[in-house]
Amino acid sequence: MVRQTKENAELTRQRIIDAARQVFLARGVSRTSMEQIANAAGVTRGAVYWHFSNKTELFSVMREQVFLPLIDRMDDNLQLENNEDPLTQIENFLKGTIQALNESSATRETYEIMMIKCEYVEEFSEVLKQILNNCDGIIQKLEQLYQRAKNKGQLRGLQDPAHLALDTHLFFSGLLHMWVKDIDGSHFRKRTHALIANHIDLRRN
Amino acid sequence: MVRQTKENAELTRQRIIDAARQVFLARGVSRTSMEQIANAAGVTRGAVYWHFSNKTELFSVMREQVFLPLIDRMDDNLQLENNEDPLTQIENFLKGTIQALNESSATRETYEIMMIKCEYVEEFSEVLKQILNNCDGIIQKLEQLYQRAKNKGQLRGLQDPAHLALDTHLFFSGLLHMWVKDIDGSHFRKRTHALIANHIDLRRN
DNA sequence: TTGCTTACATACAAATATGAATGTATATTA
DNA sequence: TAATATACATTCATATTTGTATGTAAGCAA
Repeated sequence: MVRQTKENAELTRQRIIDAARQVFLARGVSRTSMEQIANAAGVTRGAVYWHFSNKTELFSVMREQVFLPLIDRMDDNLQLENNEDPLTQIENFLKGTIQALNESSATRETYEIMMIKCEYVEEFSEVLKQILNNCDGIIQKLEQLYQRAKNKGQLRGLQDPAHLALDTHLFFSGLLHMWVKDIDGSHFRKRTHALIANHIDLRRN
Repeated sequence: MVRQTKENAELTRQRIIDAARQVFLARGVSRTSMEQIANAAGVTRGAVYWHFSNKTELFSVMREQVFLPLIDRMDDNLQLENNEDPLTQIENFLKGTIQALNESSATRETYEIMMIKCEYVEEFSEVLKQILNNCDGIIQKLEQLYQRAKNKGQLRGLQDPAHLALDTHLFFSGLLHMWVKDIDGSHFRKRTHALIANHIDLRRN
C-alpha cells in the first residue's frame, strides 16, 4: 500500500484523527507520541507527518472537528428569533449540549481531553483564549435572553439579567466539568436534567 | 557546598518545591523536566532526586502543601456549630476561598497548575479521585447548611436543599475555573464578590 | 579523632521522541 | 502513455529525559 486514491487518503487522514483522539484520551496529549498515534491508526509516522505537520496541528484539527459544529449549534439554540419563551430556550440550550455529549462519543472524548488531558501552555494557551472568547459570546446571548424573560415578566423578583447570565454560565461550566470528571459516575451524569431544570426554576416567576 | 546542616537541607527541599511550582506553571507538568526544576532551584538533579523520588511525588507534595491546609479551612468554615445564619455562612465560605486565592500566590499558582497545566492520566488520575471525594464532602455540608436555612425559613419558595447544594457547588466550581483561566482578566476576577452575593441572594427569602 | 552518614554533584547508560531526508509504487494528468 | 505529483514507508541524525551509580566533602555521633 503505497499510493492511495484521494478518497482513501481522506479516510486515512480521518483514521489518524480518530486514533489521535483515542491515544490522547488514554495517555494525555503530552505523553502521546506521533508513533503511538500512527500505530493506533495502523500507519507509520510517515503518514501522520504527511497529513499533519506536528502534534499541535493534529490536536487543533481534532478539536475543531468537534467544536466548530457544536458552537454553530449553540448559536442556533440561543437565537433571539426563536419563538419559545426565553427561559425554556435557555433550558433547552443547556440540555441540548449535555445531550450532544451523551450521543456522540467523539464529542464526549474531545471534551474530556480538553478538560483533563491537556496542558494549556505555549502553543496551547491560544486555545484557551478561543474558549474564553466563546464563553463571552454565550454569556452575552444568555443575558439577552434573560432580559427578554424579564421584559415578559417571567423572572421572579428584581433579578439582574447580567448577573443571571453569569450565574447560569458558571453553573453550566461547573456542570460540564463535573459531568466529564464523573466518568464511571452514573452518579452525576444521570442527574443533569434535573439539575438544569432546577437551576432554571430558581429564576421562574 | 557539599553537605548542609539539617536546617539548610530543609530549606533546599522547600526551594525545590517552590521551583517546581514555577516551572510547572510556566511549562506544564508534563513538559517539565527534573533538570529544569533543579536549575530553577539552583541545585542539580542529584539534589532533586535526593529529596523526591520522581516528578509525581514532587507534584503531590507541592499539591498537598497548598491543599491540605485549604481543605481544613473549608471544613472549619462549613462547620454546623457556627453561629452565623446558614446562608451567610455559605456566602462567607465561598468568599473566603476566593480570598485565599487573592492572598497567596502559591495557592493561586497551584490551582492554575491543577486546572490547566496538568494531565490527569495514569498516576495522576488518582489525584482526580481525591478531588472528587473532596467535592462530595463539600456538597454534603452545603446541603446540611441549606437544610438548616430552610428550617429557619430563610429560603424563598419550596427549594430542595440537595438541589441547592449541587447548584451552588457547580456555580462555585465554574467560578473557580473561570477565575483561574481569566489570568490577565481583571475583568472576571474583580466581579467574584458580587457574583457570589448575587448567587446567594437568589435563594434568600 | 575516627568512622559513618548525609546532602548533594557528577557521570553514565538506556530509552524515547522528533523532524527531515529519502525511497517508492501507484494515481492522476497532460 | 509518459511525466509528474501523491501518499505513504523507511531510515537517519539528533536531542531530550530518566534513573541510577558513583564520587565527595562536610556534618555528626561516639
